[in-house]
Amino acid sequence: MRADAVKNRQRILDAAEEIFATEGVAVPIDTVAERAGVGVGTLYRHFPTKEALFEAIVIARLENLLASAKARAAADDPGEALFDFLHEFAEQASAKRDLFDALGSAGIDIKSACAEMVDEMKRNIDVLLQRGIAVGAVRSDVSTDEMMGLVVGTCQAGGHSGHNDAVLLRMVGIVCDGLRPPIRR
Amino acid sequence: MRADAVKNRQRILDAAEEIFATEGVAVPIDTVAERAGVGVGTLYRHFPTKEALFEAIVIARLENLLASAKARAAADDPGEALFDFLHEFAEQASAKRDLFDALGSAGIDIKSACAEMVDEMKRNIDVLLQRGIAVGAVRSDVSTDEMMGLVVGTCQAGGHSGHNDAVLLRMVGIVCDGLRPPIRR
DNA sequence: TACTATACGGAGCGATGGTTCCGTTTGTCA
DNA sequence: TGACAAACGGAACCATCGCTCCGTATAGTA
Repeated sequence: MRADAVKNRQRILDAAEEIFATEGVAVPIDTVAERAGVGVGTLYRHFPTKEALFEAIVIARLENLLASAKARAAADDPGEALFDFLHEFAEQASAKRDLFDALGSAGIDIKSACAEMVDEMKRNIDVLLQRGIAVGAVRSDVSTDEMMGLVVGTCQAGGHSGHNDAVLLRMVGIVCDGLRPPIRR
Repeated sequence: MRADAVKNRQRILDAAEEIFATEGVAVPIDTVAERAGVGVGTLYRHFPTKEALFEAIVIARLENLLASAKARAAADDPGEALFDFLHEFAEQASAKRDLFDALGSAGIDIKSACAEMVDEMKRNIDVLLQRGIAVGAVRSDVSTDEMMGLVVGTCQAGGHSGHNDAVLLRMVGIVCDGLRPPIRR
């Protein structure tokens, strides 16, 4: 691979990461190319389609979160592990609009490569959830899908109504409280 | 007003209500016209802009919910009143995609007429919330915005991941549990 | 029935955005 | 340094979508 090609590929990835994070998938491809200081033609030689580029970014993000989920799977306090992870997840997703664009709303449907990633993600989150349930830190009538739906939804709602991080984290905290086993009053 | 004009206006409203509910704002205007059995020109003579038509539909929906909120403002059990309302809200919003398109995510920003409506809505919901807090049924550190954000977000997440109504209502139930005053454990 | 204001339909315009094509430039290797 | 494959840039293409324009049809009236 020629040196300039390598350099350009990286510049495109850098620009895409930054722009997708702040603007979401909706951003025109030309904007990414311009930010990267590259023509559209060049961009398309490196990534056959807009979605391919988007996937490249999102998958990297998911890998980070996946690592975090795995790391927490052996924690001493499963409840804390789960809730901490959900908070981290929310922080990531609110900082990177592309993330929750990918996780449902904006993009029509998650594509091939992403789908696998999301699946593995879910499996690992499910481990956290089941451990939390096992020790009685989490109510037993929740599925992973529902739980993640709640968190992702919260991020979206928190994102587009100009809330700041503190508000978002408080909202996630409320969701976490709701996830705890209901107590007889 | 000519008789055919009246008839067509109604057919447009009916078609729009149905299509916006299932497809959301994103649906092309031509689709609505076709469903109404009417040319686009006709549609635009009745509603000057796509957004005007959308507003007409959404405002009608909001009025229903507003009435419900007002009706519950004097209920005996403020906590139950609030949580019941949130469930009703979620059911409506999940059945009508246009509703939460309007409430933040999809549409860029809510426009004039809708904005007033949303404002009045919020004021009335705030009454429910404050009453709930006053009797200790709801935690005191939540704002109306946060609460509604949680519910709307939940609807969105529940909506696009093929969940059914039962799942959605359970998710809202979890949010409601989180909204209750935290209990020392 | 004849006349006209009103309303209708849908081709087409302009803007936006993803993708392709091709003439030009440039890195690499001998 | 010369030659050529590899890579570049961006004009242009095509599809989509909101919206307009205007020739045609028709409800209402005398």
